[in-house]
This record gives sequence, C-alpha cells and structure tokens, in this order.
Amino acid sequence: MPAMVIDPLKGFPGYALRRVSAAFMAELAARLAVLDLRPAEGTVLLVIGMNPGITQSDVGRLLDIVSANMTPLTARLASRDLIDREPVDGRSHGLTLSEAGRRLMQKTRRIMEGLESELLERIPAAQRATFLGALMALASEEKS
Amino acid sequence: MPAMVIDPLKGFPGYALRRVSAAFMAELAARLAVLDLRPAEGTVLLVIGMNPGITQSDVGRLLDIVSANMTPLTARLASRDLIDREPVDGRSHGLTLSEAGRRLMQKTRRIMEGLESELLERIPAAQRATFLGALMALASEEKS
DNA sequence: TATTGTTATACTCTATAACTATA
DNA sequence: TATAGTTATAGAGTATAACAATA
Repeated sequence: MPAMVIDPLKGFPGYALRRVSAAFMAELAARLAVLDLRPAEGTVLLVIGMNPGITQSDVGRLLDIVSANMTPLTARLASRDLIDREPVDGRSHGLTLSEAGRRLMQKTRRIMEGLESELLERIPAAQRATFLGALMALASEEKS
Repeated sequence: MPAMVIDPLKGFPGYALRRVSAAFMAELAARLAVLDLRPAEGTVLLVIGMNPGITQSDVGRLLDIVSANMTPLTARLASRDLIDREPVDGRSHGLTLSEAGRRLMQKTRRIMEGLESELLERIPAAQRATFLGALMALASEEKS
C-alpha cells in the first residue's frame, strides 16, 4: 500500500472498537473450531454450565440472542448430545449439560479464559484498570 | 429473566468489547440506512473521498476487506453513480467520488463523527485519554 | 511470478414476520 | 394478553477457491 494513504477513520474510537473486536472474534472462532464449536455455541455452553436448568429464552436474553436464533443453536448442541432439554412447564425447556457437554464446556472455558488473558496482557499494566473500568461501564449501559 | 442467573462472561474484556462494538455497529447501521448505505459502504466512501484516485485493492488493504468482497461493494457504489472507476494501468482502477458521491460522503462523515462523539461522551472525562490510548494501541497492533 | 479484479460459493451472526401452543 | 419456542427468510460481513488479464 502506498505510504501516503490517508486513513479517515484514524482516531475514531468506535472504528477501533470494531477492529479490535473483529480480530478478537476471529481468533476465538479459530481456537473454538478445534472443538467444532462456533463462538455463539461456546458462550451458550458456558451459560448453561453455570446455570443448569436455565431456560432457552433466558439464555437468549442474557446473551442478546433473539429466540428465533436460539432454536437452531440449541438444536445443534442437542443433536451432538452436548445438552439435554427437559420441559419445565408446557412451553419452557430447561437446559442442562450432558457429561460430554460438561467436558466440552471445560475446554471451551479454558480457551476463552486463555484468550481473554492474552488480551489483558496486551494492555500496559498502568492503563489496565482504567481501560477495563471504562469498557465495562460502556458494556453495562448496553445491557439496560 | 430470573435475578439469579450467573453470567460467566461477566468481567471478560473481549466479550465486553464484542458487546459494545455490536451495539455501536447496529446504531451506525441504523443511521446510515437513512442514506441507503451500509457501514462498509460508508467507510469506503470516506476513504475514497480522502484519497481520490486510490485503487480498489488499496482501499481493501486499509479497511481489511478482501478483494473478492470489494468488487460487489464498489460495483454497488458505481451503479448508484457515487463513484467513478478509471483505469490507471491495465489492471488497476482508480476510484474517485462523483459530485453526488461527495455530497453523500459529507453526510456520512457527519453521521459517523456524531456517533463517535457520542461514544466519547459516554466515557468519564477522567478516564477518556487512558481508555483511548489503550484502545488505539490494541487497534494498531492488529493492523501490523 | 506476483498482483488486480472478478465470479461463485459458503459460513456466521443477526433480524423480522408469522405461527402454534401454553400461561 | 403475554410468553416460549419454532419455521422460514433475508441481510450484512467475512472467507476461500479458482480464474483471466496484466505487471
């Protein structure tokens, strides 16, 4: 690329957020692919593992996945015998991890925690707490 | 959602990055939709406006869009008479904004700058410089 | 040999509309 | 009436493979 190209997005925090997030997600996808899991499936596995019996719609609400997209997602996990779906009332299904699901969830958790640690280590220690504080504040605004 | 749901992603900076970025991109998409532009098209318009005559592959390299995806993107902008494509040698095309393209680029720029400003204002002033410094450092690591 | 641009194709995430069954 | 789950469908971004034309 010619050295004189002007980047009009330079200095835009939203664009930087997008780039860093995209790179992070691509790396996560690559590492989870070893387990034949997509990022969304991995996070769902973690949520079910921490909240046995949780309802499909509650998982969706926590992760901001609309119910129409939760259906094929949990169906695929169930077809691989990673989760069990038991009716809790006539319309809700409680989700729990199978033995195989628990094993895969642990591997998923190690991969995710490893990647998150690597991200943290790329931030200079002096700026880390402030960066995290501001980022988490932004993230929790979205949730409400 | 039951109050006792445990969020295993809580405290994960990569996940927070993903959430904040997704919310930002959704809002950008909504605002650019008024101009019938997608985020990727808007950023390409800005890059061409700042770099008249830039090559399609150089735009792709700057924005990290693979060439196979640049083709339909610039084709759509050209079909709307927002950009002109002139051959610079036998295989490269130099891209410039048309008059209509310039006008739309200015509107795009105002929308993007407005949204970026709103994002900045959501970060407490005391943390702003540190947050930006760390974020930009992460973003520029990706580019190399 | 490497690069530009193209076509075809596929994957992932996301979103809405319309529906059934249940609370 | 509202909620849970499902089906069908579509849009947007991203990715690879294979190719023709040009440098």
